[in-house]
Parts: sequence; structure tokens; C-alpha cells
Amino acid sequence: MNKLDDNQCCDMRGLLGFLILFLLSKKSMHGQDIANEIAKRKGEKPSPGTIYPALKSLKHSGFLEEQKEGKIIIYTLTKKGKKALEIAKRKFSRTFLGVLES
Amino acid sequence: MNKLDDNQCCDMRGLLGFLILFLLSKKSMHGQDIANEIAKRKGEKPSPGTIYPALKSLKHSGFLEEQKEGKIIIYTLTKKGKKALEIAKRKFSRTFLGVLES
DNA sequence: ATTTATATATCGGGCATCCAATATATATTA
DNA sequence: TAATATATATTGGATGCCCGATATATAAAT
Repeated sequence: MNKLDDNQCCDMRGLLGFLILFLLSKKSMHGQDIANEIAKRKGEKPSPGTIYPALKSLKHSGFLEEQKEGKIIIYTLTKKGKKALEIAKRKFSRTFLGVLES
Repeated sequence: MNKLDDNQCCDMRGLLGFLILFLLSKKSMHGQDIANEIAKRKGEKPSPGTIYPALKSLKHSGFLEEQKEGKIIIYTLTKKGKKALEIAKRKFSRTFLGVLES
């Protein structure tokens, strides 16, 4: 993966934790739901090796909490996670100011 | 720096090549100019260890060309670089659709 | 009971983004 | 001439983003 489409474009990896926080701010989801939402946006579904360590890290930071329901684990933003997302959005906006309108 | 502001926010690293392509689409610049433009957006100036390998990689991909003027090297987008930026912008827009308006 | 489908989780390896440290080069100032 | 300022470049190390491979678990279908 990250094939760079045969050098048609620069590397677009990154900001995965941010994207996950944003997606979870819209609704709580389990791991593969999140992966499917990302697939819709990027055209490729991130592998378990990508998703689960990222979720683990976000949970460790206190931004997410888990709720086991049968065999799946639903992830929800904590209060701290919501704050982190707002801070992240401001940073994102400043960093990429003007990109979308150009 | 990527200090994470004492855990207030997730990791916001990434997309450096994309950001450089975008900044150079507005005007040609030398390395430290680019670093200063990024500093304005991120609040921290990327170090030479960050900027120069990234520029080198983009040049190697054919997205940039250099022009030496005295002691500085001015970087300019190639035609290929401009195309790459357009592709990257579309990917960026789809990936982060809705983030700025939320 | 076995097979299939789906979900969760980890690990090794590759690569980009970063910093800090180090080195070299050019131009200006003292 | 030496000191200072600025620019370019590389390297080692840390960390995150990724994949592919592997393993385990749960639930449904056969």
C-alpha cells in the first residue's frame, strides 16, 4: 500500500489519529466501522495493523473509551477526546489554510 | 517540535511534502523561506533535518526544480509537480471532507 | 461438529516526519 | 583576517503511519 500511484503524487499518509477522532465525533463506532469510513474517503481500507494500534494509542491518551458489546468493541470520544479534537482542528485549519480554496 | 503539548492533542505530523508543494505553488522559494512559511502556520519552524530531505525527495520525484542564485537555491514547481499537487489536493479534500465545517 | 464470516490484536519491516547534532558554504560585518 | 549570520546538507534516533502476516475470538451458517 501507499503505492504513490506510480509517482503521480506525494505521500499522503498521516493524521490518522486526528481523522479517527473526527469520525468518532460524528458517531461512536467499532474498529472495522472506522476502517470502512476511512476507506470511503481514501479509497483503500486501512489494515488491522494500522487501525488497532492507533485506537490503542488514542485510548491510552485518554481520548477514547471502549464499551464491549458481544464480540465488538464500540469506541466513543471522552470529554478529553472532544477537547483534543477541537485543538487539533484549529491546528489543522491553520496549517492547511488556503489549500482547499486554491 | 512534536511535543504534543503535554497530551492536549493527537499527533499532527504528516503531509509535509504536500504542504511544501502547496506553498511553492504560490511562489518559488529557497529552503529557509519554506521553513519560515511553515513556521507561520504551525508555530514552530521545521529543522534543516526535516526540510532538506523532504525537498530532496520531492526533487527526486520530479516535482521540483532547483535554481542556484548565489548561496541560495530557489525551488520551483515543475509541470509534473503542479499535476501532483492537483491530485494531492483532491485526495486531501476527500479524506478530510467535513472537518473544517464541523 | 465443522466451516465460514467478521472482529480484534500484535508483530516485523518499510518509510515519512520530525529533532538535534554536525558539517560545509557563502556573504557580511567588525 | 576573524567573527558573525544565514543557507544548505546529512546523519542517527524516535515515533507514527502503513502493510502483510499471523493469531485469537465470537457468532452465524452449513
